[in-house]
Amino acid sequence: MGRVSQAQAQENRQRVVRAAAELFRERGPQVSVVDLMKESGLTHGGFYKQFASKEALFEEAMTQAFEDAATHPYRQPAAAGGLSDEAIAAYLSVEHRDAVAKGCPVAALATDIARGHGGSAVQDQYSDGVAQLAQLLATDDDDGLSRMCTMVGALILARATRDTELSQAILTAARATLSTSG
Amino acid sequence: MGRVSQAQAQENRQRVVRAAAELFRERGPQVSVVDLMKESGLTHGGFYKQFASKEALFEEAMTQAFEDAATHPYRQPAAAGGLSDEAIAAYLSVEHRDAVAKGCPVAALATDIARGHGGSAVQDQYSDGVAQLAQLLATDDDDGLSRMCTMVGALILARATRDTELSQAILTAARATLSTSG
DNA sequence: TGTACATCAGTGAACGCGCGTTCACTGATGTAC
DNA sequence: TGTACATCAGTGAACGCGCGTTCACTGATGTAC
Repeated sequence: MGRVSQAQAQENRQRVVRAAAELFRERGPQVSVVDLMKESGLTHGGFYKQFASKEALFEEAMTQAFEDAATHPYRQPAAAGGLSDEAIAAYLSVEHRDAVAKGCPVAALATDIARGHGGSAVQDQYSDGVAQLAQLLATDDDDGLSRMCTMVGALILARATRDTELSQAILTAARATLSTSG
Repeated sequence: MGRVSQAQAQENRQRVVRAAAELFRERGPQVSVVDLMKESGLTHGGFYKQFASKEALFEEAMTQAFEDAATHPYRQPAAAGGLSDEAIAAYLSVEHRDAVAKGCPVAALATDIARGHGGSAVQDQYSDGVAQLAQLLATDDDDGLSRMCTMVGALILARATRDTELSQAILTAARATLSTSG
C-alpha cells in the first residue's frame, strides 16, 4: 500500500464511522473491528491509526447515526412544526422496520444503551436523542413522551415479531393511535 | 465430585435454566456458559451433560422467563379481567425498570430477538408472549396492541435513560396515558 | 521547479484472552443378583 | 438385605476460533531546501 494522502485518509476514516453507524444499529456493539473495517474496504490493522479504541468509535458512530436520522423521511416536519402524519407513517412503515441500519437510533440501540455498552458519553448522547424525538411529538399540552413510547415501542416490537402477522398489526395499531386525525 | 443423585441432577439442571432466564434478560444471549454455570454453583464442564448447546438452553430459558413473568405483580389482573391500574403502575415502576433480570421478557429481549439470536423456535415463543401481553390490555373495542407498545416502549426507554430525569418522566407520562381513569 | 528525506496510513502477522465445546477422569448413585 | 459392578453428573484441562489490540514493515505522500 504505502502512505495515502491526508484527504484520502480522512475519507477512509469517515467511511469507517459511517459503516459503524449502520452496523452498530443493525447488529449492536458486538460487531467486530474486522467486520467494521472490511465493510469500509480496509483491513483491520489500520484501525488504531484512526481510533483510540472500538469504544471510541462507538461514540463517534452514535453521533453519526443521529445525524443520519435527521434527514430520514420520518423526521420530515409538519407545517405547524412537530412531526407530520406522513412522518409518523414513515416511522411506522414496513420499510423503516426492515432497515434498522439506516433507521432511528433511539429504537435500534435502546437495549444496548440500557445494558451499559458504551459508557456514559454515549449514554448522554442517546438520552439527548430521546429528548429530541419526544420534542418533535410534543404539543401545547403534551410533552410527547407517551406518544414517543408508543411509536418507538411499536417499531421495536414490530421488528421482534417480523415474520408474524402481529408485526403488521402492531404498526397499524400504533399508526391509528398516533395520527392526528384519529 | 462423583455422581450425583437423579433428583439432585434435576434440581441442578433447573437451577441453570432459572439462572439463564435471569441472565439472558439482564445481559442478553451474550452471557457466557461459564457465567451461567458459575451463577448456578457449578463448573462449565458439565453443561453439555444437560443441554445440547447454549442455543438449546436459551430456548428453555425463554419458556422459564415467561413463566416467571406470569406471577409478577405487573400481571395481577383487574376484577373485570385484563390488567388493573395497579398492574400497569407496577409495570411502569422504578422497581420494574431496575430489575430487568426478573422483569418482563417482552421488554428485556425485544432487540435480541429482532437481531435473530435464538432461531425460530425462540422467536415463535417470543411472539406468543407479545400477543398474550396485548391480550391483557385489550378491551371490547381495542386489541390492546397500541397500549402495549406504549407500555413496553416506556419501560425500554426508561431503562436506556436510567440515570437521567427523563427516565422518571417517561414512566410517569406512560402511566398517565394508560391508566383507565386518565 | 526539482531533489532528498522524513512522515505516517494502511498492511498483515502476531499477542493474549475468553469463548463454546469436547474429553478423560472421578466416585457416589443406581441396579442386578 | 448385602454385595459387585455399571452408570453417569460433575470436574477441570484442553481444543480451535474469533476477538480487541499491537507491531514491524511498506512505500506513496508531504516537506525542507
